[in-house]
Amino acid sequence: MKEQFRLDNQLCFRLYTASRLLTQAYNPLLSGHGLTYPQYLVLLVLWEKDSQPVNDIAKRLLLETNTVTPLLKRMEAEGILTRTQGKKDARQMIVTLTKKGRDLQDELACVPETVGSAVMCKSVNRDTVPALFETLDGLIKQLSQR
Amino acid sequence: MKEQFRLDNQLCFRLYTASRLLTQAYNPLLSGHGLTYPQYLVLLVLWEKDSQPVNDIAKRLLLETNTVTPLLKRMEAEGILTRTQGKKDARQMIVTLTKKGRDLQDELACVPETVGSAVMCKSVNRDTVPALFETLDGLIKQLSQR
DNA sequence: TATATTTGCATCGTGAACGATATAATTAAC
DNA sequence: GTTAATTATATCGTTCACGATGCAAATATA
Repeated sequence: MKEQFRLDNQLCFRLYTASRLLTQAYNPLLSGHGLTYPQYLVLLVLWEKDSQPVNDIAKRLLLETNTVTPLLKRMEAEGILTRTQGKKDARQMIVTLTKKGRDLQDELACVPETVGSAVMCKSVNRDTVPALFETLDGLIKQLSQR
Repeated sequence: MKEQFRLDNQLCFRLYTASRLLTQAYNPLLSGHGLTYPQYLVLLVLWEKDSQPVNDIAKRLLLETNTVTPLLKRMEAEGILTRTQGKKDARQMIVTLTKKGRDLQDELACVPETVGSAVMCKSVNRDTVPALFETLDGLIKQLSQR
């Protein structure tokens, strides 16, 4: 048995598992508002800057438009946002929050802190998170440039 | 705009993105052998210890059996493994690699190194990976205990 | 031994991810 | 001004992740 193949030596398995479990931690906080975790990410993007074309949202999240489009359509069906054809460029669909979408920011105000405190532990804390962020940012940059 | 909601401050978005991108790095290496990344994880588990019940595989990967079962059935259809009813406990399905499944270990021998070198960069290297592993392990432990 | 509970696995439905492909609008080249 | 190439979305098919539920075998309890 090669050491390289040991599950405990895999970075990807750790990232995959950590990502799944952390998403699971968000779900109970979001589901009451009819949201999934990727939909919450879209809200984060739109709260920062409203009325963006689909493409900009996808690029910000490093996702493809064929992933984002059905997600946005579900959010539109929920009345969280609207999709309107662009005026300058008729190919673009401009995504804009509704009042309901904007109001969700206040309703979800406690989410970051709740998840944050669920995550904090001996090895994840104020001292370790900056290095973790830096390493993950480097990894993401490395992987998205190819 | 609350600082807590900034996408760039989210641990989960980093993990989610890093996990997706790293999985994408595996796909071209696996797809030629008819494998997906989660199927590769199953192989890692079975190469370490063959002939395990579904439940043990699921627990090792921190997945639910309703995720693993269809995945195993696809792998069985590909001739990579067999699923046979347990003798001691008839509720258990024992998963065993076929010759094809065992041979895949040699065929995929270069995968860990190939992905490893694709990942290595200024911020992900011999010096930073141990701390990254430790932090992620702590996070996974924290999140799986609730 | 009969009944109740637990356990292992499977099925179903929904929402993502993503490659491949399609369509329509825009832009570039000729 | 046509035609060609590019760009912005959308559609389709396959695989996962996971909650809810079902079922049968095993175990605990009466």
